[in-house]
Amino acid sequence: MFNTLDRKDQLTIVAQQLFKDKGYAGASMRDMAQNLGIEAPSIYNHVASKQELLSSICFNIANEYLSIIKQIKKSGYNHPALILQSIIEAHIKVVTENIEASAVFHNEWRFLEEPNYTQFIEMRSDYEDYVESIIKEGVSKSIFKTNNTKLCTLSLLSTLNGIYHWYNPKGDLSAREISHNILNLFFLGLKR
Amino acid sequence: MFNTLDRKDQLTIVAQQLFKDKGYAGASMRDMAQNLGIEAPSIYNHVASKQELLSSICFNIANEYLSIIKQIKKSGYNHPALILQSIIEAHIKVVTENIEASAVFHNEWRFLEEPNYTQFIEMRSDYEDYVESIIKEGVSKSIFKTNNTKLCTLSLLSTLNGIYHWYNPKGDLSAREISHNILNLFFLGLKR
DNA sequence: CCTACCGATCGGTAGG
DNA sequence: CCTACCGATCGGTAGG
Repeated sequence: MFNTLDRKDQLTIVAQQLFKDKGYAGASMRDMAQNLGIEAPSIYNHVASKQELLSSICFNIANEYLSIIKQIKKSGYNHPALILQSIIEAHIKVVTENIEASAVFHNEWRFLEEPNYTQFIEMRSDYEDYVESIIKEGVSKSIFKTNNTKLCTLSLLSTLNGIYHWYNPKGDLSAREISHNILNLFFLGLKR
Repeated sequence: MFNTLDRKDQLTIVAQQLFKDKGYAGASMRDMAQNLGIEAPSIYNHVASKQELLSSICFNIANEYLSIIKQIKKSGYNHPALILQSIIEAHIKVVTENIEASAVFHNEWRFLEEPNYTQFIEMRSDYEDYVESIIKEGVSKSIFKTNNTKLCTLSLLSTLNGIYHWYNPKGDLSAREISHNILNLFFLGLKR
């Protein structure tokens, strides 16, 4: 499993798994060392602190989300429904391709220390605000209809972010199928 | 704040807050004692262990959800859309009235020890299965339309469960308004 | 990458 | 409800 990865990458993978399973406070550097077959102090040859492991995991994912925005802006799309569809598809891609890191991103960010803590919240806010701005635009163009764009945004993101709870990469439901179904649900609703 | 509560109830409230803020592993019995103005060992006059605090918080909420099912069955409702609406409203009521406990319920249940761990998962599954059964019934009666009732259920529950992340009891958005908007979104969709 | 080790903190107990 | 204290474990350092 680790054959082609250097120690630092191995360490990151182990940290993602352990932070997910035991939480930041509950996962010890000794746990990680054991998973790598080395002694705990040896970890510090590859990383400065437990906190650095956490922040690199969290900001990796945060950057994935922010690069979704950049890509969409570069694409030249201007129809709100098309843009929102692209966001949803890209977001689901990030979650399904980074399940462990997504779990850490969502559950353990609160253990980030300053200034990382504040920066993380700002990056997440930027993304949420962007998604909401697309929904607002859709409402103003009468393409979307909702009483409360903020609540609508949070509901959508909760659904997308919740995927890591149940997604199985070896299961029979692909990221594409998930996207298709969630798009249908949020665009057209459950009632017929 | 604590005037009318006995020590055990005070302790539960403090534990909910600290488990939410610092996680189960990160919140210490000494933290709780300090919040109550007593010494750590005194806590053990009211509770047998840290684990007992966690399990009582988690099962309290789990029982709230299961009692939603009981109430609906007692009500005699048989129209799937009406039942699903009742579930959504009751679910949002539980979350908004128990924000801290809901956060613990969702983030810290994995620290439950056996047999509580297994029992908790079963109770949560029972609830999810019930919600899905209502959606399935709606599909079979051509009231609802979805390709994947499981995914639809998980999406809805992710949205409902995500409310504790942002809900502010002193804010301007009431539980009733949240219910109304989420119902609209899930039943009718965003597109018009 | 290791051994040896640090001070701090943990959940919990004994005994009053 | 307290003081005094237990063994275990923590993140991390020194030095090689």
